[in-house]
Amino acid sequence: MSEIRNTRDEILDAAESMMRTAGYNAFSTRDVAASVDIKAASVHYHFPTKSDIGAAVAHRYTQRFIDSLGDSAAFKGNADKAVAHYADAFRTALVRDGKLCLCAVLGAETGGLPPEVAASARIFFERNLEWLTAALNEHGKRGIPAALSRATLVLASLEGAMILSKSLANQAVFERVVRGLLLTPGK
Amino acid sequence: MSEIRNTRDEILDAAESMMRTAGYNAFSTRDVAASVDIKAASVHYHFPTKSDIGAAVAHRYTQRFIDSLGDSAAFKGNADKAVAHYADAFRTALVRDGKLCLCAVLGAETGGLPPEVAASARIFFERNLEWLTAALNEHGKRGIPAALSRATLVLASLEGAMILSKSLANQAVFERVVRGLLLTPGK
DNA sequence: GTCTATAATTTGATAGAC
DNA sequence: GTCTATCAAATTATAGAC
Repeated sequence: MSEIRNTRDEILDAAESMMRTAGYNAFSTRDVAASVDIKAASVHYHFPTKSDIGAAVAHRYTQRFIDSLGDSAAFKGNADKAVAHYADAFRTALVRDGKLCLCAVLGAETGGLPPEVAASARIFFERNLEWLTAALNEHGKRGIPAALSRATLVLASLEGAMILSKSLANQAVFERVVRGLLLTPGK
Repeated sequence: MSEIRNTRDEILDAAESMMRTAGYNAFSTRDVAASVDIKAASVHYHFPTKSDIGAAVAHRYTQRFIDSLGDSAAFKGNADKAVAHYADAFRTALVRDGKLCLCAVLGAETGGLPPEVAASARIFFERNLEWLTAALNEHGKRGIPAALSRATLVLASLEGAMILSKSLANQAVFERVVRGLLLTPGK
């Protein structure tokens, strides 16, 4: 059932893959078209400009990522479990897809992005810090400032870990960072 | 004295600034030429190809960065001091230059770089892990595996912190990560 | 919704004069 | 070492037929 082809989604899939591999400025609308097996003009029918594609990819990515985390309230009272669960989401992105976090790439390119695309990456970070802070804030036991501090360290470490791991072509580097995070939980 | 202009260095300065702001794929040899106030053909006299510029920029950046750290042996026995000193080098890059670490950007773009440029970024990470591991390895007290684990966490955190800080346009984010690192020293 | 055709610009790079 | 001139290719995007 439903083998109806959704060109719009296929465009986003192809663009996301290329952005996470090489960055926003390393792919062209023609590359996307070739990957989807249509012509560049057809891509522009679905997304008038390239930055529309970039912003749509980032928006979808953020939605999916936050959704995959589930309810942050489920971890209240167990900060280690929250961090381990959160790290799993990054590991999946790195290992299953073999690619970086989209927003690690966009964040690194910030100064060279169309404003809407840069803004979409910023929103990813904001929403992730919100989720993590909520998950780590053990109902007053820890306190919001400490939870935010810990959340920022966790997010920064994992984004950096993906970059190191990819650059060095060594997944063990990612795992070392996760282990380090869990062994030093800011207790 | 010595107001002799060194075009080669000016090209590297301009390219480094652009790469750290927007990435390798976001600048052209003409952009560099305009910044140095020469023509694009003259840029190609000094560096035959664009990837030659990229690799030279990364090589010079790594050399300078490692040099600025000084002797890692100076910190043996004081891991916290080593991390604080190391974080200072990143803070300088972020605050004084207002830019990301070159290799955070290149690492994020890995899949879209000419092989020599990607290799240069990899070398930056390797040499930084070596320096940090040496500085953190308190002559057997900690042990190489633990020092390497801690070193990887420190490097990943700081690279990620720069990206978050830049994307969110908020230096406090960087400082939160540094504070978090120092408060949870994996003791 | 997808195509052909094309416009307008930018890109990395070279040849050869000065 | 720097320039002018130029090239071939690639880029984002549009007009208009089907």
